[in-house]
Amino acid sequence: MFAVADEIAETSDVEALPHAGFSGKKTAEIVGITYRQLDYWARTDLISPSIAKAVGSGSRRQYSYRDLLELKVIKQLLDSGIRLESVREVFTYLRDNLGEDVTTVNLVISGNRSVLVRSGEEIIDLLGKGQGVLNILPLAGVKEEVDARIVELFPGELDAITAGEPTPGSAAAQ
Amino acid sequence: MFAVADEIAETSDVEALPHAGFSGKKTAEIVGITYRQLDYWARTDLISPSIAKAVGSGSRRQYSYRDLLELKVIKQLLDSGIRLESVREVFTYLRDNLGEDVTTVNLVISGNRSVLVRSGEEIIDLLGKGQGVLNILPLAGVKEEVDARIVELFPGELDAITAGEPTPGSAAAQ
DNA sequence: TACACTTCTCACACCGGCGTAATTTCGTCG
DNA sequence: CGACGAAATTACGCCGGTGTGAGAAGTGTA
Repeated sequence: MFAVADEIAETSDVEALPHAGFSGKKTAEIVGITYRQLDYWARTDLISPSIAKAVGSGSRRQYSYRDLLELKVIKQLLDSGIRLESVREVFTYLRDNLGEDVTTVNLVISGNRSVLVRSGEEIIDLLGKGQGVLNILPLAGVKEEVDARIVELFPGELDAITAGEPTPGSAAAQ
Repeated sequence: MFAVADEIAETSDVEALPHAGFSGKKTAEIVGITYRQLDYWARTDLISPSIAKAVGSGSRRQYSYRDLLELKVIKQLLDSGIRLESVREVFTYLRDNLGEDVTTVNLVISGNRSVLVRSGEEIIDLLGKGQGVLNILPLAGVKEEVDARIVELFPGELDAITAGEPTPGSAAAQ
């Protein structure tokens, strides 16, 4: 049964509900991870769906747009060869500091500390006194990729989300 | 501070040999890993002692100074949260390209590709078009730390090693 | 030869990751 | 209203990676 996109038909009334969020399956698809990973991360408290958590089997998780962003960051980190354990540490810190300016910031992991950095110069600066490894993730790309994937898979949904947010006419890269 | 190991003072009567290399135990101590790790890495072909491999039990592994450097890089990457598997990939590439200019280069891991980069500008450049995460490791620091640890634990040995190598005049302090 | 030291061989622990099957809920149809 | 089937989540448990520990087996040297 495909009732996938019938709610899109009535684009106008939807403004009432601020988008119910993304189901587990959709989320996994958009972010580009397996459902099992999503499940595992939720149940091990790496990242849980902020709109609706699962309670008892059969319930439905609901992920917010922000969740998608975070999930994508996690995937990027993982893809780049970083251990899940380290990712957890990063997010312990990051969650408080990840503001709205997702598009202009670079996430830098230096040793066991994470920093959000705006300019490239700051990074070179860090490099100078850097003891160990610097892991740098430009967050702008993350948002772009998530957005692109949403319109690709579920056109129409993105509008409902980004409606509230300041539309970035220009993405000033670093 | 200047001159970690300036022109060899030639105070060394030291054993006259061109240095036979470092034993497994010493190596582990210097690099800051457990002997079991060193053993594991050797036996799983991550890095094997280039002066003398182990053949049958009872033989002795002998690690070169270069090996120490590589080992330290590995440890740094591990400490920064990178999976051993990724480290293996990096070294598959890196081994051919890690020249003598260890002190001036930054190792950059971008996705599944590794690059050696000289200037900070190059890094910003990468950042611009960078899709994913950049892992940056300044190799200068690696050499410094290894050297320092050697003189700390086995004073006298460093001279014998660095004798052959071009001694960089400046050493970044800290 | 005796001795200290090193490597090898296993067996095993721990964790992340994920496949599979059972269980529960949701929406809908009769 | 009640039941049914699809969809989603949870429970169970296996697998592979990364070591570790203990002790057997060699080696080089005095």
